[in-house]
Amino acid sequence: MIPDHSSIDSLSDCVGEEVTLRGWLYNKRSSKGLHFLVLRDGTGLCQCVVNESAVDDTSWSAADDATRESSLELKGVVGIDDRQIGGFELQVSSAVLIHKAEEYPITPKEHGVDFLMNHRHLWLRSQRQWAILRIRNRVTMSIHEFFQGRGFLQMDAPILTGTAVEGTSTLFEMEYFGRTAYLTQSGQLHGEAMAMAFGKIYTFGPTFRAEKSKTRRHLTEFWMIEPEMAFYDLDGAMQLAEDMLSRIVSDALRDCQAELEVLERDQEPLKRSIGGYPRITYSEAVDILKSEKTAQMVANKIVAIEQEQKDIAAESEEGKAAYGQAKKWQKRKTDAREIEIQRRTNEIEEELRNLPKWVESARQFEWGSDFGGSDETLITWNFDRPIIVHRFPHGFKAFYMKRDPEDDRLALGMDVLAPEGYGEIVGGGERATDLSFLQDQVRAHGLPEEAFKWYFDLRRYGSVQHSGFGLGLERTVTWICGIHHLRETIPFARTLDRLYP
RNA sequence: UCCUCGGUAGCUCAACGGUAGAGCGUGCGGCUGUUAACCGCAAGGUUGUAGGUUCAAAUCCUACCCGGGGAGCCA
Repeated sequence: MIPDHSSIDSLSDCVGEEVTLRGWLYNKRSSKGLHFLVLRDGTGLCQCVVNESAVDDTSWSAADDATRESSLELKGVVGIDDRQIGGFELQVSSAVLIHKAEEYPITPKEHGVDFLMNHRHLWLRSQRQWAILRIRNRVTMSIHEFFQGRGFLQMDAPILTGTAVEGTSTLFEMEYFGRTAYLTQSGQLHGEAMAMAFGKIYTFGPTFRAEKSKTRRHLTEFWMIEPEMAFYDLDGAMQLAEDMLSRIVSDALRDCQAELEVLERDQEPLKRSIGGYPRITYSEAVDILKSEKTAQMVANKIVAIEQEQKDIAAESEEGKAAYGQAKKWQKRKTDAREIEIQRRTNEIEEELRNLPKWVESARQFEWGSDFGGSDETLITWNFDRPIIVHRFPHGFKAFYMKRDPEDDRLALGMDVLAPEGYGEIVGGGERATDLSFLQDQVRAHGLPEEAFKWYFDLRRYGSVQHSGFGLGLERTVTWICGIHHLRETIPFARTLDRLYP
């Protein structure tokens, strides 16, 4: 059956008409002879008013019995009401209770992370998750449209592989008919083979890292987009990454206003992130990191958050002083604010502990080592949009990176760092094309040469300059959404300690 | 692997050595325009597990289990 009911996001076309809505009860408020049902159908929310005097007994008891997340079919006339969420209201003429939900565990009040993650299959129904996952969908579609529009071929790289692409990361191992197979950590090498066959390709698929990372920036299973382009140099790859991200950002701003508002995302940083990404070399980034300007910036930041700390402490005291004679709803408001103040206070205390350490480690930074998380953050604080850092010391980069012909200490790699502390979302560069250089590198990195025989063939038969990069989907969505943690940007996050649900 | 914080009612938290409480949610009752509606009543607990100290442990100590944040590494 193809359902013939209306969806909440199309109610603007039906004002004054009778429609049927099907969905789930998001919230209910009642007084004598009236039920205000907030219906959720996946496209939006709509308040539906059931008046005892306007419906028959069956409809009234359906509304009466309906519990949170019960499924309902509601028929009624659409009216405009600016006070309501979504801007419309349904005057119900008949209601059918499709299924009465048991006591629903997720309430409108706050919940802890552990509880919510254990109920992820239900958490997905709430507003915030709706907004985030719709933005993820928009980002996914933007990426496909961007590459398809530029003549790229989408390819599916294998998920089971026999080798590690970059010896550094830990891989998930599995028994494979008496041999060892791994879950892929990158589709790049296979992407290069496809690029030599089709010119420009991109992969869009899951990747796996068995790193024991327990942070808000890590998943063990995440989605990566890896374009690979024959005849592109490093500059070409950087321009492509900038164009792709600009497209993602502008599409989200155009199509996801409702979602960004639910998330209370400050859109100014996104509006600035369309084009004009500064390119800075690793060496320039090191200079910025060690500069007096950066140290001064952090010092200013410390002063600012110390002031904020005092301000919110004062606000907290005021709330407590007024608490005694406050009305119940005021107390509740104060309580809610107090929780927020506590959370922010803890954050500030952690920042005040960390910032001096960050400055110190930045001061001590030596040319040739890799940036840590705090170094990246300090560098990006100097800019108001994504930046592209390029030409790194080859020591900590992958074996397949091409050396800079102008400076043999450097590899032609590049990273895109998102602003606002979101950090690395793209990593890539120009690939080495010379067979004997690659063979040396594989040996130098301690990788099994025989596993790369097929890869070496790409340098035997018409080797050409080529470049590519990998985009982390969840990190990108986290940045667009302006949210704190990666785990909310994928329907079912897989982390170190979580395989359920 | 290391550092750090936490585990009390279905949920979020309080009690910090002396009879375990509140709000939300749930149930019942009231209210014809509510916006996390509101008002009243009620039910709801071997304080993560196992030891130990004490006249007395949610509270102090030890070990373990579970989870959060971070380092390293990375997208």
